Amino acid sequence: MPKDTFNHLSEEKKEKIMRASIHEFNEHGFEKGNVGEIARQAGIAKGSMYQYFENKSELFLDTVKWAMGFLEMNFSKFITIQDKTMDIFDYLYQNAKAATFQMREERGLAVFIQNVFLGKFRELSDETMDYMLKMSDEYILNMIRVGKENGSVRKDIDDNILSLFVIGVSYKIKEYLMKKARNNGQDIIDEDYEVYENEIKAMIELLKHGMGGK
Amino acid sequence: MPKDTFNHLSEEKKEKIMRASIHEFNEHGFEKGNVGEIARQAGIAKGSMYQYFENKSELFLDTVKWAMGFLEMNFSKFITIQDKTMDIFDYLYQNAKAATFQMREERGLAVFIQNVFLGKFRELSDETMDYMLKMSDEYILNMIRVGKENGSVRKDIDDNILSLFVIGVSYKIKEYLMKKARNNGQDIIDEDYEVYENEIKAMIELLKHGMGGK
Amino acid sequence: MPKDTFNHLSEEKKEKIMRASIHEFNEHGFEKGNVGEIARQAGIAKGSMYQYFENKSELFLDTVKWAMGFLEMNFSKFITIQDKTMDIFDYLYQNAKAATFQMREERGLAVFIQNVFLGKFRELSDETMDYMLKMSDEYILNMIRVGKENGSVRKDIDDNILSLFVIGVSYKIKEYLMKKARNNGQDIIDEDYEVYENEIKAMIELLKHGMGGK
Amino acid sequence: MPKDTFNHLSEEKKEKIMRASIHEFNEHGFEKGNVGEIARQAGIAKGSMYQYFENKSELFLDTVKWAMGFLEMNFSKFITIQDKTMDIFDYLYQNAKAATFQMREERGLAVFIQNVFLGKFRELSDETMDYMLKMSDEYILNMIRVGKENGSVRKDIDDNILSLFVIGVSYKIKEYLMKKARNNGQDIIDEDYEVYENEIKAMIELLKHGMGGK
DNA sequence: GATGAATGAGGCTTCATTCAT
DNA sequence: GATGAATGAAGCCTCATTCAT
Repeated sequence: MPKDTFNHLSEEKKEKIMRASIHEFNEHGFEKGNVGEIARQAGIAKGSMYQYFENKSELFLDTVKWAMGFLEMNFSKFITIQDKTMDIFDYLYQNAKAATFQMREERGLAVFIQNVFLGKFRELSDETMDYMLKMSDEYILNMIRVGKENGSVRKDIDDNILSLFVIGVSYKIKEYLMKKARNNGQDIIDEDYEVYENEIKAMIELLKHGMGGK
Repeated sequence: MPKDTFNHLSEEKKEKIMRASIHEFNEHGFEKGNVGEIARQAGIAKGSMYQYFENKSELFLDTVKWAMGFLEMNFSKFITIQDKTMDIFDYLYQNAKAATFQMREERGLAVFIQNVFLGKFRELSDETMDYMLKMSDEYILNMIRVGKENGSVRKDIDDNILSLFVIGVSYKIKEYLMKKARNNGQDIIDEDYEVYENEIKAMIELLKHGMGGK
Repeated sequence: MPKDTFNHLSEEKKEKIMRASIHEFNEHGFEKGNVGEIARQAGIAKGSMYQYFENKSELFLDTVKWAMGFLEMNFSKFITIQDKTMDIFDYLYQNAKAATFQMREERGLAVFIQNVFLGKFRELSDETMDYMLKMSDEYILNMIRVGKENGSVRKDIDDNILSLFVIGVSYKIKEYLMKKARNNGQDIIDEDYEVYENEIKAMIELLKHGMGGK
Repeated sequence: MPKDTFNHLSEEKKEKIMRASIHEFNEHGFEKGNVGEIARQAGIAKGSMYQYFENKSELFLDTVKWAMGFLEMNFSKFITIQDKTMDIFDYLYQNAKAATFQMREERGLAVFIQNVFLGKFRELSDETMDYMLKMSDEYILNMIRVGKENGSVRKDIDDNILSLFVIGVSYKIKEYLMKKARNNGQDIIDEDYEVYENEIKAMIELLKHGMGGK
C-alpha cells in the first residue's frame, strides 16, 4: 500500500505518477526501471517518491494495484456479469472484448497488467498479488463447476485441467491482442475491431468444440 | 555466439559454465544474475567469462542456445517424428511427454528453457532466438495445415488462430508441469508419471474435442 | 539559543521536546539523530522544529543547555556549597553523590550530559559550551588554590596538573556510575546507594592519599 | 578483518589507504567520514575500497586495528616490559612516555587511537574492539594485584576501584597531551619533552601519594 | 589464455531544510 | 504560528567490464 501522503494527493497527480511508473516499468522492466526517471516523468522530486512509497518494490506493487483498480473501474462496464451462474463462454468472450477495448483506450496500462498476469515480472511475490491471481482462478473454476451442472461443460474431465485449458487459451489470446496492439503503433481504428471480434469468437469456439475435424 | 575461446574448452568445462549460468539466471533473473557468481560457481576466473563471451547479454543468449541444444540432443528420442505429416495431437502428446522427462532428469535446464519460451526474460531480442521461436511456430503451423488436409483438423478456422490455441494450451500445461516439479522438490517418482500422463491426455482431448458439454 | 517561538511555549511542551531530543541523541548520536523522529516523539510537526530552532546543530546545543539547566535546578540542592572556600574533597563527594541521584531520577538526562562532558559528541564547538566547560574547570582550579592555602592540598605540584588529576578521576567515576546505571536497567534501589557511596568515598580517598602502599 | 585483496597489496599502498582513512575519520568522525574521499586521498578508485573492505563499518574497524598494530610495532620499544610483575607506576610512566613520542612522530595515528579509546566514536561495538579494551583493563588489573602483593599498592581498596582510578588519570593525561599536540600545530621540539616528562611524573606522583596536603 | 584486481558509472535511499497552506 | 509535504543533495554500495600480469 502507498503511504498516506500519496493518498492525500489530487487524483490527477496520483494518476500522473502511476502512469509514469507504468510507462517506465513497461519500458525497462522492474530492475532497470528507474525511480528518478519516474519522478522526472511525473514532474516531481525524486525524494517525493519516497514520501509516497516505501521503496521501489512497494512502488511497483502499488502501481499494479492502481492499474488493476483503474481498469476495473473504467472497463468493468464491458463485462456485464448478470449472476454467479454466468456461462463461462460468455464470460470469456466479454472478458476478451474488454481487454480489446482496454488495449485501444489504455494500451500502456493494459499491457502492463497483462504482463503482470503473464508473469513477466519475476520480482513479485506479494500475498496481495497471489491473492488476485488466485481470485481469478477461483472465478474460472466456479464457472466451470456451474457449467458442469447445467450441462454446458463436459463432466468427464477434472476441474483443474479444464481451468488450465481455459486460462491457457485465454492468456494466449490476450498476449496476441497485446502484440497486435504494439505492432499497430499508435492507432487502432474501428475496422480492426471486427477482426479482433472474429478472432476472439473463433477462440471461444475452439474452447467449446475443440479443433478436431468432423 | 560464444567466442572461439569458449569452443576450445573441454566439453565438461563448457557444461560446467553453462550450468552455472543457467542456475544463476534461474535463481535471480537476467538483471540480478551476477557474472562473477557464475564464474565462481563454474570454478573459473571472472575475467575468463569475458574471454568466452562478449558480455552478459551474449552470455545469456549463448546459454539459451546451449540449453536448447542440450535438451534436443538428449531428449529428442522421446519425440519420434516419423515424417513431416505427423499428426499434431500425437506430436503434442510426445512433446509434453518429453518435457515431463526433461523436468525429471534436468529440472534446472528445462525450467530455464520453459521460462525463456514463456517470455519471462524480457531482455532478449536476438535474431537467432526469434528464429527458434518462429521455427517452433512454423512447425505447429505446418502440422495444422497437414491436419486440415487429412481431415484431422477442422477447416473452418484460420491457421493462425488454431496455432495460438494449440500453443496457449501447450505452454500452459508445461507451466503446470514446471510448477509441479518445483513443488515436488527433489524427487519425482515413477507413480507421478501416470498422473502426469493422464493430465496430458486430458489436455489433448480438450484440444481435439473442446470442453463443450454433451 | 532557541528562537523566541520556543520560549513562548508552555513549560510542559518545551520539556517534552527537549526530552525527545535527549532521547534521540542518546540513542543514535548527533549525526544519526533524526529531527523528524524527535518531532514525532514530542508530538509536534517536523516543520515546527525549525520554528523553534535554527537547525539541527543549534537544536543539539540548546538541548545541552536545557539539560544542564534542568539538572542544576533540580539537583543543586544536593551540592550544598557553603562558601567559596569549600573543601575540594567535600565538593567532589557531593558532586558525585548528586550525579548518582541524577542517574537514578533522570537517567536519560544525566547520561546525556555526562556524555557531552566526556566529549562523546565531537560535533560541538559553541562558545557557550566552551564557557561552561571552562567554568567547571575554573571551579576546580579555584578550590585547588584554596586548598593549597589552607593546607589541604599539597603545594609542590602545578595547579593545572592537579586539576587534570581531579577531573580525570572524577569523570571516570561518573562514567562508571553511568555504565552501572545502564546495566541495572530500570531499577536502582536504595541498597545500591550504599555500594555507590562506598565506591565514591574510596575514590576520594585515593585522590587524597594516593594508591601507594604504606 | 579486511578482505584478502587488501592484504595482497603492497605495504606502501596499504599504509596509504589506512592513513587516508585515519585522516578522514579524525577530521569528520565516522558518520561524516566519506569513503569516496578516502579513496581519493589514497589515489585509488572508490569501488576498490569495497574490494578491500566489506563496508564502511568494517573499514573503520580495520583501520583501528591497523593503527594499533602500527603503533605497537613502532613504539613498543618505548615500553620495556621486563616481566609480568612490572611495577604499575613504571608501566604508566613508560606508557605515557610512549604516547608522547607517538604524538610527536605520528600525531594523526595517535590521536585516532586515543579517540577510539576515549570512546569518541560511538559507532563501534565489535567484539574485537571490546576485547582490546578489556585486554588493557586486564593488564592494569594484573599489575594492581601484583602491586598489592609486593606492597607497592595499598591493600584496603578494591581492585576495580583502583583500576578506575588509574585509568581515569591515565586517559586524562593522554587527552591532555593530545590537546597540547593539536594546539602546537605541526612542530613539537625537544624542549617540550622535558615539560611533558615533568607533567607525566607529577601525575604518577599523584597516583602514588595522592594530592592531600602536608 | 587465464587470472583477479581495478575501475567508475549508476541507482536507491535518507533526511535536513524549505515552502505553501 | 503550525503543519507536513516537497525538495534535492549527498553517500553507500553493486557490479559489468577492462586491464595488467
